[in-house]
Amino acid sequence: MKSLNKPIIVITGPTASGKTALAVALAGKYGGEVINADSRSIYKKMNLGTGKPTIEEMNGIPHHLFDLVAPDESFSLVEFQAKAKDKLTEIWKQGKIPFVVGGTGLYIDSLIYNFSPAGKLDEAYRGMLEGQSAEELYEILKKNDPETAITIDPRNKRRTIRALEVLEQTGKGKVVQESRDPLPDNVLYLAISVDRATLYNKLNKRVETWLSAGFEKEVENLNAEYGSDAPGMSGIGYKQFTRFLRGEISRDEAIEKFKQGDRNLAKKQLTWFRRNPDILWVDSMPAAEKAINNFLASH
RNA sequence: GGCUCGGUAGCUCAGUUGGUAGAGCAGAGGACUGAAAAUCCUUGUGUCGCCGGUUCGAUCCCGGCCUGAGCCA
Repeated sequence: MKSLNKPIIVITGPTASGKTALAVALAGKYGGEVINADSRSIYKKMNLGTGKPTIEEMNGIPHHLFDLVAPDESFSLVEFQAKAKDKLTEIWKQGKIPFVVGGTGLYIDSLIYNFSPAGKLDEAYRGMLEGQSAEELYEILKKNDPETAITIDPRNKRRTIRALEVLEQTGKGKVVQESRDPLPDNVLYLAISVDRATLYNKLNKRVETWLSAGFEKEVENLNAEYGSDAPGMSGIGYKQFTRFLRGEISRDEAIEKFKQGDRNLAKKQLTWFRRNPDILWVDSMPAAEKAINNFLASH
């Protein structure tokens, strides 16, 4: 089936690979608008450390799904999925192309593969299970939903609790309720490829740039307004500098851990993207343009 | 100059009552459907500071040397 006038172009890649700049350039050229797919840029007032694009960087291109919630509010892929779907429709209606841009692979995939997460969220139930050990919880899951149990590592308490939560709410196993569509032909899934050494170099430099742009002050203000336990404050850089501000670690240590956290993130992101054969890797603007031209020509 | 405690994996350290050694962190790889910048898994050979001695055998005991920290002069 051709979805002639409803293309979606995804621009992803590890943190610091240059997604923002590439997406803005491409959106400018092809008449697009940007939809954020980054789980941290959804927080208001968390700007520098999340790598959120500045007004200048946006260069007149409309950007959506940034600054959705306060740092002390929670957010999840279901909200992302719903909001992003609405935005896709809005952008298509204007005859423009939505560019889904960000580094949160799970968010992107939930949108383009049309994930169907099962069961709702139940804080109270989670809290109840929290007190038990991972092993105990896993035993319960194994007894009641062996099919899901085999997909989860017994030591992964968080995922075990989620599986039990789904079971409790729906009476059915988590795995049997989940679905995933194949890649629709109106989607072009691009990721930026950068060699590891260059990427790590860019990461390190970017942290220094953020610091001289006032990152410390940003963390200080956020701590004062929302406290260090706010969900948003668990982000890379924010947690380390919160510890520095409390005098628990040195400034140099905070900077080092910040960079290290970013490197770990980039590595994890790469692991997520690498396993996906639908992804087309591009290493430059011309390569991306070529891919988009081919894609648009075939629709 | 004397005394004391150290020198073991990239880093911080454990350990071997003598049979050539292991954790955490880092690094690398992987999983991932309502926290995803989360959560979890796999992966550890290194002249055990250097040179001698004792011993069948030394990273471990003994001697000397180098080196770091502290204390006393």
